[in-house]
Amino acid sequence: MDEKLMLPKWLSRGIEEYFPMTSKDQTFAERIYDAEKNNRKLRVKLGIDPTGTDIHLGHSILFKKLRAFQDNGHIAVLIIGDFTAQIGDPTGKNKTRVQLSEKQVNDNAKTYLTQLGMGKPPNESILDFDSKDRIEIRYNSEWLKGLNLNSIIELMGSATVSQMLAKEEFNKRYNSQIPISLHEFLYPLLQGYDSVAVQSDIELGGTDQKFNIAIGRDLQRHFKQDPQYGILLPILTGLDGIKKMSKSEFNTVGLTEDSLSMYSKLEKVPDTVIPSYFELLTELDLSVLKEENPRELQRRMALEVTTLFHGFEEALKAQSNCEKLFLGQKEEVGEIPEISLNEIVFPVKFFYLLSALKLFKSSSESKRSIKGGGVKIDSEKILNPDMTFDTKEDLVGKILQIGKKTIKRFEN
RNA sequence: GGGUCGGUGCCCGAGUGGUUAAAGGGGGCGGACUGUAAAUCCGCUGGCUCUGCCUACGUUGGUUCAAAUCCAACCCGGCCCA
Repeated sequence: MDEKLMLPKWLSRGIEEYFPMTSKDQTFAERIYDAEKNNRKLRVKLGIDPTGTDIHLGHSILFKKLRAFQDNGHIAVLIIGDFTAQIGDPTGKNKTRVQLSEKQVNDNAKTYLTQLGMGKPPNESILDFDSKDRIEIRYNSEWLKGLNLNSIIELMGSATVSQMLAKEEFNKRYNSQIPISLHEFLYPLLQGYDSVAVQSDIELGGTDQKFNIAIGRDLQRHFKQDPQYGILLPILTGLDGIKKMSKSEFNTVGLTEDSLSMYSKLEKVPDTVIPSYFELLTELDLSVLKEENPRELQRRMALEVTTLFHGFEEALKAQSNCEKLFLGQKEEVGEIPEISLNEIVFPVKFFYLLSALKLFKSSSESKRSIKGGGVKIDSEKILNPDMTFDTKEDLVGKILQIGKKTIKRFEN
């Protein structure tokens, strides 16, 4: 490939697509080299809609890339979509999203920033919040709240209905006769207008953001700015190996999960996602993918990712605990999450105990699982949901296992 | 605004007066097998301290011994027309 098209190493890993690859005067790669040479900082935009409260590994791909830009001297422009969150991004939704209240949105935004490591030194956080010339946090209500009808009409005039309907998500909904509210058409335009407001040089997003990023280019051109470049990163597949990682699919690993839980989830991902997890979540050399067996790769990947968030020591401990547990060597296991029996009134029936401890979402479900043989105490299957424990001492110190995922040690 | 079709459990989708907590599929959960993977097979899949009770088929009210099923009004959506 022409070297004018080759992106620098720190940037190229795990990119699905970038556009435009070439433009009249300058390729994307040239623009970056040019900026580096002239010591010009590029403004790299990443928008997040504070619609949920948990950031998971799927999101982390974007943030890691943004961090890479920071580490190479550029400015991360983090846009909190406090205004747009109230509309709801129609992307990937097959139904109209419920609008969130202002308070919810603000609370969510705070939680997001904390999870990204705001307040921590750069070597312990996802983004570098400390180097003031490398981070800019903006709330898009700043410029969107005050838009008057004239400006809105101007924005709307820059796109057409058929453009909107060409967008995959709208198209799907339109064809399946699922309602699309008019205000949803505004979303891509407002996100695009964010690019104008912060004068971004590059926008980062998942592949599903191509349309929105492209609209940003159109609008910047309309407002006489240099249009941004778009970098599209792949959408991480969830732990089920099928759907994209998403809170609503319950197939996520949260950034703030404890090391044991993080490791144990990761080391049993389906084979099909191993290569992509390697590429997108670690910095490991991908040549190992060919050499080692899948089981070994799972362990390696899980260890690596857990290290990223909890440090090597902690990750190693999680790994060894996981393995001991599997072998049934419970007495050797160091740290198992504890669960307090404090609130429990004895005597208590087993199924009620589990439901009262919130280990199941209903007592019926608890009962079912027990009958189905999914619950063990000290590696011994308990099949009778009505089994009664008379005193706390019957349980303290024992280890409870539910299915393959949950493990707890009863504590006082 | 008019016409018309429709709204069933997490999702899709049967069911047009009674043994319907509601067929079937998907998804999910659990078990066996395995590499704590995949595939396959088996079980479970409304709630409740549960030999029983309660709540459920858009909402509310009505008819009936009995309603997801009949009637009325209302709410929501699709399509066609304006």
